[in-house]
Amino acid sequence: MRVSREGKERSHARIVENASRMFRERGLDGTSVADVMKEAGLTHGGFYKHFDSKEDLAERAIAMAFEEFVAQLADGDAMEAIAAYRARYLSEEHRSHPGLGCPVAALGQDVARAPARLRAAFGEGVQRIVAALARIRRGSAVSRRRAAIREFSVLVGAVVIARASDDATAREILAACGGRDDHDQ
Amino acid sequence: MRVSREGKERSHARIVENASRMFRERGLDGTSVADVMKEAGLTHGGFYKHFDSKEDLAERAIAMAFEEFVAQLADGDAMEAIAAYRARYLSEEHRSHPGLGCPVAALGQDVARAPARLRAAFGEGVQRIVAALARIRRGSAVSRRRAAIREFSVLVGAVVIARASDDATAREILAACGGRDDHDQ
DNA sequence: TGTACATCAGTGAACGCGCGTTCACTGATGTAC
DNA sequence: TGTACATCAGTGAACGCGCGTTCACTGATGTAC
Repeated sequence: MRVSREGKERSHARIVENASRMFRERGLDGTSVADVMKEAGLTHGGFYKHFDSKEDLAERAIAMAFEEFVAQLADGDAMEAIAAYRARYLSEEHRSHPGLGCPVAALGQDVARAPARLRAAFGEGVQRIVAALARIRRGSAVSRRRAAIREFSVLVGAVVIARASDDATAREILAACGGRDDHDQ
Repeated sequence: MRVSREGKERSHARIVENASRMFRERGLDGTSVADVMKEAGLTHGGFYKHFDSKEDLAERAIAMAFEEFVAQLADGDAMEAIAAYRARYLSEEHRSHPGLGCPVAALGQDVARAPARLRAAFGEGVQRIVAALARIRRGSAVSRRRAAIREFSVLVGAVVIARASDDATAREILAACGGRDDHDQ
């Protein structure tokens, strides 16, 4: 039963969106092609009409996650935007819902073990986040960039540690990394 | 062919040591029971004479990784120890050899998706690292602990980001997080 | 110390299962006239 | 606009494979006398 061109495009978008969320929640290995297709209301057989391989899907799904995530950095401006961004990043909400959160905190280690192709795409995403964070800083280009990288590292580290720990430890980590940051200028 | 009591203990230790390294290199899912046993010079069938399950092994292997890693924080003292520790943590050596490195930077995301039992053991390990880092700080107990947590978060975040990225991005991240840290007091 | 028997660490085949991927098929959509 | 045919998105069974775990077996080690 063939489906219209727009129908196929809608299926394609639905598959990538679901995969983007599921990969972040369950990991690359923890999410099967059949799982993703089922979530999109399809059967697994049709997967290869849309993608060359699972890795191909992973690349697109990760790219979409970065796009969504970087977009969040665009609203508001300057110090306020950073403070709001940090608060959101270090929230219990973000900790307990990796599917809608930062792809680096959710998938960094999976990608570290993945083929170079995926790491290259990931590196680009990291550069986009760093550039967005640096944009709303003050000072020289070098110092803004350096501050942005440190800022992002604290956030990623805190959420990775919190998610891997018991609830009490997690709360302490997130609280300690929140509030005023000595990195601010 | 039965083996002596000491023989069994030696096998057991070899299995845990290899697993500790292999889990950090390839991830929990990426390391099979058969792989670990083969690396220890055994066949996979005997695994259950040593452990209840793969999860049981993971718990012991992770505990051993934390033990080794916390031990590194004991030598030298105060500011020098922190500087040396940070330099080692942010080195190319550490980035490219997760098997001998920090279990949090290597396995945090895998553990985040694992049963609560593993997360509890992981949280304990995190507490030990934080306590060791706080011990060699100055200031009130609260501020030392807070500084230790932030310090550790930057390190974990930087290495997670670097490992998941292309080489150029990785070098920039590690360099930006090294050197004098505004968190130092 | 020597002997007889029980124990059990390690072996290798086998289990059921889910994985990524392939394939023949179906029938609605797209296209040519 | 209507008809005939080609295309191809989606289906569902099947593929080979590796996984965690189980099990009957072996033969050296441990133990009781």
